[in-house]
Amino acid sequence: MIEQLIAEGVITDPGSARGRLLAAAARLFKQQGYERTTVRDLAAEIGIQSGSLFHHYRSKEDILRAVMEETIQLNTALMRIALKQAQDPRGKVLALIRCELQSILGETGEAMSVLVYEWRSLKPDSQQHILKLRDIYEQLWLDALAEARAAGMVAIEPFILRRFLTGALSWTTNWYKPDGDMTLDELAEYALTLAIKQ
Amino acid sequence: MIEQLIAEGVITDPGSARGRLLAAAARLFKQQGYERTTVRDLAAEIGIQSGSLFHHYRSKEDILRAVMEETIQLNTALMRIALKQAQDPRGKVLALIRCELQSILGETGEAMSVLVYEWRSLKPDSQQHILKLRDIYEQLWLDALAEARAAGMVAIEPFILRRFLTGALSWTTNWYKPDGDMTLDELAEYALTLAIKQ
Amino acid sequence: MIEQLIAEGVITDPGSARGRLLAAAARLFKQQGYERTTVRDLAAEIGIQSGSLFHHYRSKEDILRAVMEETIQLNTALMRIALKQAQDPRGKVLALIRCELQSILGETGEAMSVLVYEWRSLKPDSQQHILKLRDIYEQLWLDALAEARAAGMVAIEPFILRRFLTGALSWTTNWYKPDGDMTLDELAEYALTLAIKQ
Amino acid sequence: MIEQLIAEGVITDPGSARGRLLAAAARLFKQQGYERTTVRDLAAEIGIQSGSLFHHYRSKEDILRAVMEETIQLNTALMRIALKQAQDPRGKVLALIRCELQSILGETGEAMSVLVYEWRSLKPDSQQHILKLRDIYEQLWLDALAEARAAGMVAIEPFILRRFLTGALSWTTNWYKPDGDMTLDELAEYALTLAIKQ
DNA sequence: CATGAATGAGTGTTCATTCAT
DNA sequence: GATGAATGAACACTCATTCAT
Repeated sequence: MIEQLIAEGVITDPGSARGRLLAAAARLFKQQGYERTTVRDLAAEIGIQSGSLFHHYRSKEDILRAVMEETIQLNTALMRIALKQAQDPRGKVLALIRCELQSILGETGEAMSVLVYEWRSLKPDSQQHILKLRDIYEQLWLDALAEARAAGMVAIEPFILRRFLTGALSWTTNWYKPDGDMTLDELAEYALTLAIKQ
Repeated sequence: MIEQLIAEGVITDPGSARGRLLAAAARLFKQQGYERTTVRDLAAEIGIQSGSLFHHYRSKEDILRAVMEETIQLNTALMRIALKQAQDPRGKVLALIRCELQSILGETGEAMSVLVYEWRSLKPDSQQHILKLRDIYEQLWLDALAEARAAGMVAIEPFILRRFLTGALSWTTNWYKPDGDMTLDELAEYALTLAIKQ
Repeated sequence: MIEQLIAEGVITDPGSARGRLLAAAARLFKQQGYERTTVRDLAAEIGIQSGSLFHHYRSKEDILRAVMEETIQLNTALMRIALKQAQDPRGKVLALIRCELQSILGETGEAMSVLVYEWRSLKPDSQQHILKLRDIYEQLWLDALAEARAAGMVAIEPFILRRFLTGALSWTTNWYKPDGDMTLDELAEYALTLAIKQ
Repeated sequence: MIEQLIAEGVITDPGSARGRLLAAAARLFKQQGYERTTVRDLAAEIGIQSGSLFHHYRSKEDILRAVMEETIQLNTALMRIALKQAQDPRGKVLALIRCELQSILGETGEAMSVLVYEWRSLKPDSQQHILKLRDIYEQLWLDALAEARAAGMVAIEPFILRRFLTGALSWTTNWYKPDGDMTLDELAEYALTLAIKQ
């Protein structure tokens, strides 16, 4: 699945130099923030000199952009797959919630955090570019919530609900411990109660 | 009301030099982030030279700490007042939501965003100090949610619900436009539907 | 004379920090070229740290611009004074030659060299600005040469002659030794033979 | 003519890799200066990677040295040919002027500018080497001017006049437009009036 | 209290050069 | 020969902080 996305060029091979750099960047950007992470930190993390970074990316901001872009591409692809397997409106919303939680809390979670919290570090034209990708991703959400609303399961406008959920889910990165008592699936079910009337 | 808090020393007089600095700092930290805000920016905002800042605060981080501390003190006080006027569990939760939204979105509320998003810019010992104040604030929330739960109005554990709400409400700073169609009170009602079964 | 120009704000007081910096910059830019001169060189030359340079000028290029601007302002003023004391066309041209040689070979000579040879290191908008000052300076030359031409003393178009002279005079910095056999006045007389038929 | 010089090894075949590199280097060094021209620029210009340059030349400075050396060799050869065809002292000086202008302003002449303006970018020992070649070139000038002086056509010492001419002619690169109203031959005639009494 | 010149460690970035493939 | 990833020293510039005035 992931292999296929790599082959299609959607995401960079995590074994390649560029791929390892993106992974390290996502981790460090999340841990310390984009501004506080120096290119020397980045380079040290993958064992090269700081100057060598610029052989792969033109600037530090370019690395941030790449992290964000790959993340959103990957998660859009994963959400599409999950949606296909869902049966009903409730199932679709739950699938999206679980997907987003996985991307926030799982392996690619660092990058997802970056996407959410380092937005203003991007230059306007980079923002525009990411924004287009983001719109595609968000449309999957809005469609699923609209369907649930049509079925009478949602109390408020989908676009408002989606924004509440964006905040609620992204914030989990600040408190949820994957190795604690609550499984990710349970967390997803709890989150579902915010959105859907039982 | 505010006057009393000033008199009690809970918050700094916004007319004083220190007070104007804190307000400016809250605004700039929110707009551009703590790292991207220079002490020159701060000084220019209140019409002094950057070197003169250090007569008021020992360091830039100290300003951040003060902004956070005052914000949380102020909001704790405001929430206490609002809670007193609420009648029932639903009214209490709504009051808290409205209060937190006001502090996030309102005129003096830039600092709340800072509290949420600039956390890691604080040194560990400053974090400890703020954390204690934060615990008091959070306890007001947990108490109100527990009351609502006891009344059968809440589906999930208060501490989980509170965390979902923290994320959902703080995120509004990224999308809600105070001068748009939706009033802040409407927004609060919508948010209430996340928490309380109708 | 110089004092008056300082008082008028035409040039920076060479005793001030900014003034000493400009003098050092002119010297180093001439010796090693603008590109090869680092801001650390500049700072070391006047005994401060490199970061402190930017307290006085916003960028390295700004220093170059200032050197050029002051030089041209100073030399325009000096030429005006010299012209007033000249009697006839021949005397005016000789006065201009002597003036330009003095500015190239004398105390402000380093800056004059910079003005001539580091032109392309300026950004386009800085070039525009200097160009306007330069036009005023050049007009003094063109007027004097036109007068000589009207008197039948000059064989070719003033604007062509002026350009030949610009090159011939500025190049003296690469070979003329002020402490050698030839005085500057003799050099000026020789240069005059290029321009004026005897 | 040129073919013969190539066959004699005086200059590098402009069709070869080294030859194309030298031509590109001359052009770029003139356009943007030696310091501002990167080896990547150079490599891109002839369609190879920057690392591959170093199979042809040991260093960037080595390329500059080669450009200068070939230029001076070529121009010395061209001047010798032109001198043979000149009849009298006036004709010889005019031939030299035309030759030098062609080398400064003509198609293959970018390198001449480099020779004049990038001198200080050379290391001292490279300077020594070029200097010897330059002396040969300059002797052709001094001989012709001495001849003209002996014929009473020149007012000042040949070595001084030559230096004025060096400056005047090299400076043309900064203002003369080959596609403007004035032909290069006219420009040469004008320049001659600087040197020779009519 | 305020100024503003100065600090000095640190930043992102550049670039000639090297070298294993 | 050519590639292209990597080097590492150098660069212009930033900025929180200090301190004599």
